[in-house]
Amino acid sequence: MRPEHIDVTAPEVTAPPRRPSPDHSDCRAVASVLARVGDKWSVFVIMMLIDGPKRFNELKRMISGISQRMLTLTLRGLERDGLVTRTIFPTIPPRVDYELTDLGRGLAEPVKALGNWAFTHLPAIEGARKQFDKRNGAD
Amino acid sequence: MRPEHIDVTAPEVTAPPRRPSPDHSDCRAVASVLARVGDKWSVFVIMMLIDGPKRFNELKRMISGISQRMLTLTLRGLERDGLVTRTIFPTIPPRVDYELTDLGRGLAEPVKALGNWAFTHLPAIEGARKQFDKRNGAD
DNA sequence: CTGTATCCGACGTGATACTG
DNA sequence: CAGTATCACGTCGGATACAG
Repeated sequence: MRPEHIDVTAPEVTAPPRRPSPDHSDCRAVASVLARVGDKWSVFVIMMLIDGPKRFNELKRMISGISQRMLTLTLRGLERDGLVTRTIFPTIPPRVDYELTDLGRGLAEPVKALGNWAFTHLPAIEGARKQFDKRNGAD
Repeated sequence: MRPEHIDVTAPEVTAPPRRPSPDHSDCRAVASVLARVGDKWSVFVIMMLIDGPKRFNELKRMISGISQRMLTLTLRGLERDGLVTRTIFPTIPPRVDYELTDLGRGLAEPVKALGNWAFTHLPAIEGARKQFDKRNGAD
């Protein structure tokens, strides 16, 4: 029921910074990337990998709130999108390094910008939430 | 290109390429904003409202893939975060206008940057997905 | 150490019908 | 026109156990 066939075929990738929504077809594809950013853990993993390659349990320890399953799935998704590389060292015990690709590092930039904005305007947003909550709950 | 031109309270936020994770507590809060961006419809609505205030069914028509329920919920979430305002005209039939607040317009900037990045690197990502899929499916 | 498989609850999403 | 309520379904996410 969902238009999975996304025929972007946009000849002008250098579109003006006006609106990134010239067509609805493109939006779907862009949304999938946005969804990755909105993933509960993807951004965390990306941020952790900015410093350099990390091992599986190293990441698990750094994020600490994540479960093994979710870390695996998140890493898989990131790897699938070409955002991180997975290097296996056939040693005993096995060792797997995850590293940000150039694409992943590129994604990290706008994500960091967004993160900065979020961090900066956090008080405003939380204040608005409180206000809305109060108004909606006590009204 | 990147809207680093944001009114940050901390001057160190822009300078160091370090990771914006001074505390884990903050990450949670930032994640909630990121989650909003990652919402399936929030970004679409924000983009539609950049041009100016829109009515409910107007938005519903523009996005078209969205259900009434989801549009309502998305709008509520946006309103709760202080990103959009809801103006009711007690006419018959009733008319409700949704408009981006200053905060919402501010959020639109990094989101547009992210959207542009996504749009630009869409071929790379989709290619990586195809490759991963093929390698994982045929292996 | 690095995963995979399974179960299970929670939540997001949509379709439909109803109200002001 | 704008919004709510309810139900049904699929997916997400966590805990646990197991395997290479």
